[in-house]
Amino acid sequence: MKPLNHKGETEAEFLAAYDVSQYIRPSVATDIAVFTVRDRENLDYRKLPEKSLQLLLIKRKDHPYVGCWALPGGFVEPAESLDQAAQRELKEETNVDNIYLEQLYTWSDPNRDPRTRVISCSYLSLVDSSRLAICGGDDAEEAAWFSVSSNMVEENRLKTENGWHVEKKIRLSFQNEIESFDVEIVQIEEEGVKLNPVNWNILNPGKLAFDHGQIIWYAIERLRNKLDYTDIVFNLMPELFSLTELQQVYEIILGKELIKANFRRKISDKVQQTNHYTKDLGHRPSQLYKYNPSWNKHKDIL
Amino acid sequence: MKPLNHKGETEAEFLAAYDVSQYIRPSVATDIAVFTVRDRENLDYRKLPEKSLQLLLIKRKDHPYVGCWALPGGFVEPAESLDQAAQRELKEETNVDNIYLEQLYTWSDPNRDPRTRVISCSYLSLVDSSRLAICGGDDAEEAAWFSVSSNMVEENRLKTENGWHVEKKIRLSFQNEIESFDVEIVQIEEEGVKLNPVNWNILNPGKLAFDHGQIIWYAIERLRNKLDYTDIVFNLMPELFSLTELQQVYEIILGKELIKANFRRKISDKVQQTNHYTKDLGHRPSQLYKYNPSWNKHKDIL
DNA sequence: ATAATAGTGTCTTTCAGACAGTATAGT
DNA sequence: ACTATACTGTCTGAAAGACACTATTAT
Repeated sequence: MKPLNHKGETEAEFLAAYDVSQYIRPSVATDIAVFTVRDRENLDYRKLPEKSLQLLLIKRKDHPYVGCWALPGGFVEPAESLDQAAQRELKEETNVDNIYLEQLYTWSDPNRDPRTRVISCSYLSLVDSSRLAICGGDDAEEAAWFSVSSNMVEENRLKTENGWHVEKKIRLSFQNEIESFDVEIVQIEEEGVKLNPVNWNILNPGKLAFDHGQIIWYAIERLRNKLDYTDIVFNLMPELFSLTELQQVYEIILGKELIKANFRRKISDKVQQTNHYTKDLGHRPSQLYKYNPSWNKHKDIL
Repeated sequence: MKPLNHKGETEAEFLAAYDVSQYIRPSVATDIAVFTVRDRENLDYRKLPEKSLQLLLIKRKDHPYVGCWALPGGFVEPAESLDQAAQRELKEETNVDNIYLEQLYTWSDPNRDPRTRVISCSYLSLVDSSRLAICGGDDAEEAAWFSVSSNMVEENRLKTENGWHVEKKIRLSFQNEIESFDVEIVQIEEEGVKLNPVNWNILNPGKLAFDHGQIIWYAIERLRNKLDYTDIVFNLMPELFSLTELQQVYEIILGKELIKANFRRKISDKVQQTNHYTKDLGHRPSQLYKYNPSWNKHKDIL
């Protein structure tokens, strides 16, 4: 026998009588921070090209924030999950399939979008730039890659009764051939207070739309944190790469220089040697490596 | 001069004409996994009481899943953020303010709720059981604390073309004075595949409603991971505690025993001595400690 | 005295960081 | 020969893990 509710209805009866329209519903969207790593222009033929971390942005054609740059994304459709929505949007923007995609954080300030209540689930996506060459780009929208760099430019620590009030000012710099702009955000942490320990504010939105500066900063932090304990970085690498290239990618993401010998020791079990080498570079060729898929994330299972 | 969009409207004109009802909108809810740690019944007066990790569940009074247990939560209201919604629900359920609350993951399978499309943003919440004593509990709903334990009971690794297909079977056991039940879920990881690397399935829902088994597992994993690199554990501790108590909490969350001397070294800079001691316990008293709020999470800022 | 827990000292291994050294292509 | 990069060896010090030892209370 089927269980009944307090009104004595079966589940089928209950569902038939259920009024879907009784609550006010927010719009739900996805916003995707798509990163890739590309070589900058090279001047000296003997030197290795510098790499830069690049982010895909879309120029807004309509209000609000007309003319500003925004993360690709869009509204979720009734029959798809957020992952599927993000994947669909990404395909529309970059025309590339099977891209790394990971949910980040859901942003829900009631006033984050002046049009109406929009809750946005943000995603981190990583693409290897060699695959991206295929990408035709969408015609209707103006999409562009910007190199991003982030710097903490200020940190203030104030002692409170039970801990610390920490304000960090972060500057994100966006740059490409055509334009460049800076965005400044403040991350406020209440250490020792239990509720809502972290908050973000936009100090200077630059040419970025909505709260996308915060999303981008959150994405960069996630990427940075996951670098060492996951294999996430290989989503930014081509099939074959030299260890120096891999190190350069680590360096631009972490924002600091690493010592070669130590780096190689540390990543040695994440990669496999191949028989390929670079050549014609004006110096000693380097052996090419590939990702070692049998690398074990979870060493603690003994 | 104000910027215009492609139709030549100002932002004010655009917003006035904007039709909010043009898209189908999902319902958005929060689900909160509230954990606490409590002592079990003690038999031998000389022995220390065992501790257990407890989770708050609500008995469903209506379809769907009548009579099953669910995480506390509810729909988001138009003028509140998800954090505020979770906080409000939590206050309604536990009657405690200023509780640790952290966003976990947003679950969005189109069919996760048979009533209508519901997207749920899950939260992890931690309460110290000594504060919980104040909690009157809500009258209308039947809420109960269950001790939870999680075990990985099976792991299958299949080699694929580019990596591994890993299936992990996890059993969650729920238990209190009145009832107990098990839930089995499967976590499927596609290592080496870039898109959607992790998925969850319910093998045996037990007496848990919706996809809440997955949410609970996700919450436990997050808690486990954050134990060592954050100060999250102190949200589960009273103001004063002995290092043995702290170690017990670590042990029940991690599901393994730790070596005392090493544990004490490791957490030494997260805690502060006090002049208080336990007494009347039939053995040597232990010094009581408190959280050291000036512990620095970020050692890497040199 | 005994049971039960509190708390400390130290050895070993592992690993991160720093740095110096050797090797090899192209011009 | 020179430049620029590729690649390796090894020292140091910090931290993790394992284990043995001493200390102190209530009964």
